[in-house]
Amino acid sequence: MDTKKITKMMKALSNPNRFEIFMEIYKSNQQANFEDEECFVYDVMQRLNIGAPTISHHLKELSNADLIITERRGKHIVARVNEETVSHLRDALILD
Amino acid sequence: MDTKKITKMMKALSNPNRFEIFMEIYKSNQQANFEDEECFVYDVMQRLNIGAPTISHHLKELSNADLIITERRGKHIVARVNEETVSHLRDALILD
DNA sequence: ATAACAATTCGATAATTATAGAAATGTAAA
DNA sequence: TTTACATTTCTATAATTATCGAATTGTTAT
Repeated sequence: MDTKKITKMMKALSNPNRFEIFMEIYKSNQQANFEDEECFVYDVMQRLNIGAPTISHHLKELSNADLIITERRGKHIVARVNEETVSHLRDALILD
Repeated sequence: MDTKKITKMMKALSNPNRFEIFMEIYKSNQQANFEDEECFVYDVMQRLNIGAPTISHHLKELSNADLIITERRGKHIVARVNEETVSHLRDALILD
């Protein structure tokens, strides 16, 4: 994993709102059976009180950094954490 | 560990040059016995080809994020990685 | 004390970005 | 095929920041 990719992920998680969005996605993934319409933009928007265009922007950043995977399901967007990439990032912080 | 602290660390590591500096510090810590004058600004400056004021700025960011600990030793600055904080950051990425 | 070197602060600038409102696009139901 | 709702794109703006040159401060040796 090269510096560029790592720092891109770090940047994606460096904005508080974006980090919260990421965590919301993770939490929704945890609890929800996948048939439910969980963790789409509209939903997160309500919870975090951020405008839709901003959420959309943040989702794209997280997605570009490969930290989440998004998928359209009807009118909604469903997002899930890309566990593999996250674990790569974690590994990059193992210094010893 | 709250969002603010985590995202501050993420931001500190989100700039490629700063990330490299962090890694240089870590590597120097590894190899050098602590009597040597390793990992100070001047040294890193040479290796990464960045201006001294910029290095200084980056060191402060890393330091403010608690990722490194700096100490003046004579004319030089000695830096070392704060392993404890780094491991906290790593833990924040353990999602399961 | 002064010269030499290391690091920081100051001041300025260019680039990036978080955010929102307005407009556009996609999707499903009526 | 309208209507309604969800998401994205466009456009603009305010805020942040990476960077450097110049000036300053701190430290050591002469």
